[in-house]
Amino acid sequence: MFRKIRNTVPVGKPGYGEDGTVNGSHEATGGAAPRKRADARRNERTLLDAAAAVFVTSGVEAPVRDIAARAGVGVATIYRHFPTRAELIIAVYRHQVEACAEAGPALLASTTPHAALGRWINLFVDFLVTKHGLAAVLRSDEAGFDALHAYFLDRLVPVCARLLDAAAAAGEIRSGLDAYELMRGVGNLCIGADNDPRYDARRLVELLIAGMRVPQ
Amino acid sequence: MFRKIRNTVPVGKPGYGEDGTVNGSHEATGGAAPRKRADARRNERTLLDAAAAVFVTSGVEAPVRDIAARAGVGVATIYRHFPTRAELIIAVYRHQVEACAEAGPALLASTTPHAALGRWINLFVDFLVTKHGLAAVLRSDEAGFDALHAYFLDRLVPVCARLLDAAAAAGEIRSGLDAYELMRGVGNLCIGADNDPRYDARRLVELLIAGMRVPQ
DNA sequence: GTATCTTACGGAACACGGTTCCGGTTTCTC
DNA sequence: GAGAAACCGGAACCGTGTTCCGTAAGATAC
Repeated sequence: MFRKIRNTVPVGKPGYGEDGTVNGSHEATGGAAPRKRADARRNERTLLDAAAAVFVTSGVEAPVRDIAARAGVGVATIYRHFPTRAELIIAVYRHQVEACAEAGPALLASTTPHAALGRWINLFVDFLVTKHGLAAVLRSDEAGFDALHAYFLDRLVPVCARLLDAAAAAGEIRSGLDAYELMRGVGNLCIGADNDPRYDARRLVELLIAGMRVPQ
Repeated sequence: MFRKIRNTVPVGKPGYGEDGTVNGSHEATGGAAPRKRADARRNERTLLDAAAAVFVTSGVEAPVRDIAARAGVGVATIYRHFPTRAELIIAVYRHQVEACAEAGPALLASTTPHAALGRWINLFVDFLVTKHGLAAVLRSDEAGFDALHAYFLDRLVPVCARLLDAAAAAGEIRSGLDAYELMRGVGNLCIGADNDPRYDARRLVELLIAGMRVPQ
């Protein structure tokens, strides 16, 4: 039931880079990177593509067998490359999460802190609601998703904290708000935002942000 | 995979009443209530108690077999009395949901509309966060939980709408807010509010409510 | 180019939880 | 007390996540 989270790649730099190689290149990390076999690299890339496609149609909780079938590989191959589903999800969405994280400072530099915060939160919400089931899984406390929580939080909470601090320093929002709590709340509000036409997460998140402003 | 939701009891009056009988009494519904056998009534009551106990310790998504074991009955007995897990959950919490629903008009009569709304939402939040996993299951879109959604929404959305209308009429909040959306949002914010000391759903819900006030 | 060794693969097998089936038992009615 | 109907328990079934193991593919040495 419990799995040790293999954290070989320390959740820092991509793993699904523009050159298509995942671990194919000579890293400078102590020379302990034995360069994977060619078919392994090929399969990892194929799996990422297949997973991305299946996630779009069936959500991030699609059966492992479906992803394997789509990629034309056996199920064990998935587990070999991505010991937990969290790691697969992270690998698929890493680009977009990184982009979101990097947008924070950029927004802060280009407008007022409160507007920057609002726009950045909107970016995050847009990302979440377009990923079928991702918000729900982000909230899940099942073992195996720890790495997913950790990645999202590690990457985004500091950015959010930066924006919050700036807005608080500018006197636009109440101080003392916790970035972690805000991110969780926003994430929660995005759960089920697809597949329910009567529920608009963006509207509620706007209310939440509005509620953070100083009374007048 | 899919189950037809048996809706014999139209989600109106208890089923777990103060006399302990569930369907043991002569109802006035066309004389079509054949009075269940004694062991059936006994088991239903036992199951409700067992489920309530297991829900407290293991959450509302506890394995069916655990509940059956605790009640000392076979699993099929659960399915006979509660064809879907939703119906079991509804039966267990019906009293509290009813109490919450009835508190709405009472609050409205005793204070200002906005205060009443705030206090009522707090009641709802308190209810949800103390029921391990209930908020999450309330949001789940798995087949079989339809009856649970329907019950909560049917029972609570009208109450919430009443409070919203009153507050809007008093000019205390922006008008046009949808009660359904608000309930869903509040429910979502309660997901995972247990088991995470850094996340306080009440605080976020307060922000949300604050964001609904008219700008000044 | 071939032999050998290592790495990775695929699918069967296992575990676990929800759901259904069926032979047997309890309760009700007369 | 006897027969009929309702109800029960647990085994069986099914879908999904996870692991195992015999085999194939790639890398390396010659």
